[in-house]
Amino acid sequence: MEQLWAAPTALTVREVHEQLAGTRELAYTTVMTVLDRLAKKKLTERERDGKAWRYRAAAPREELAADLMRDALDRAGDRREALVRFVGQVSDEEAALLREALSRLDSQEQTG
Amino acid sequence: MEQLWAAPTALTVREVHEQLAGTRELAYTTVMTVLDRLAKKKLTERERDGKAWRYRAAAPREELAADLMRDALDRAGDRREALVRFVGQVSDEEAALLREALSRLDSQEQTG
DNA sequence: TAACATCTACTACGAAACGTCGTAGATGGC
DNA sequence: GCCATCTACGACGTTTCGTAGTAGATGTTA
Repeated sequence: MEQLWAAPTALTVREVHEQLAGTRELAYTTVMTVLDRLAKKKLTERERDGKAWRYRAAAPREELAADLMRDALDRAGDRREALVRFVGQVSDEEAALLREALSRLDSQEQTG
Repeated sequence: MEQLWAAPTALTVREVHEQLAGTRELAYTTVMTVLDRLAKKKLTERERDGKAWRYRAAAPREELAADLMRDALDRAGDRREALVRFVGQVSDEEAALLREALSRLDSQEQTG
């Protein structure tokens, strides 16, 4: 349902609909409704283009994932404990990525 | 709704209900239903105690938070990017906790 | 300007989840 | 046997989601 991230630019309902046509048989208005609801939830933004609306993801899906991770962490009670458990669940590869991200953060802080 | 984590041990419906009585006016059966639904979702476990059931959280809330963080990460597409963004959102304190958790992971790997 | 295509706004409907609760029946103590 | 207690199951309103139809506005074109 959220293959809007796949597209590089803002799309009209029609474009999304056509793009989906290969995969799923959905009514034009279905796509419209979904896009509209996503906009109401601030997950997409829209701008006028003639009489049509052009939709674009409000944030890349990675940002959304990061937000969800934050939300989860915020509901944790003891954040240290939650982070320890999270790190414990993560694959070696992901742990490495995390370290990398953290050190990137370091240099950012020093520079800016 | 999920103040079961607050309690140290397994509780009966009655106990949870009484414990909640100060904060919220809920029918006994409401508490029962909620506990039962949580059990169906494997968020609580229950064991017999006489004719009553005794419920306990299946995992500490920190574990649940960690699980949710994992889920979010899994839906990210580019996990590196998601982790970078997550780390970027996190407070300094949390970043420190993360580093700590990661180094704890290191020593664990060496030892066990 | 009238006819037509296109697009939106609004409404709807079924399914699932959730918060809330009641009734009926099983169980156990006195 | 009677009474309190506890569960099982069903129920109802609300929200979210996937799906779609209808009505009406707008732009195009002859």
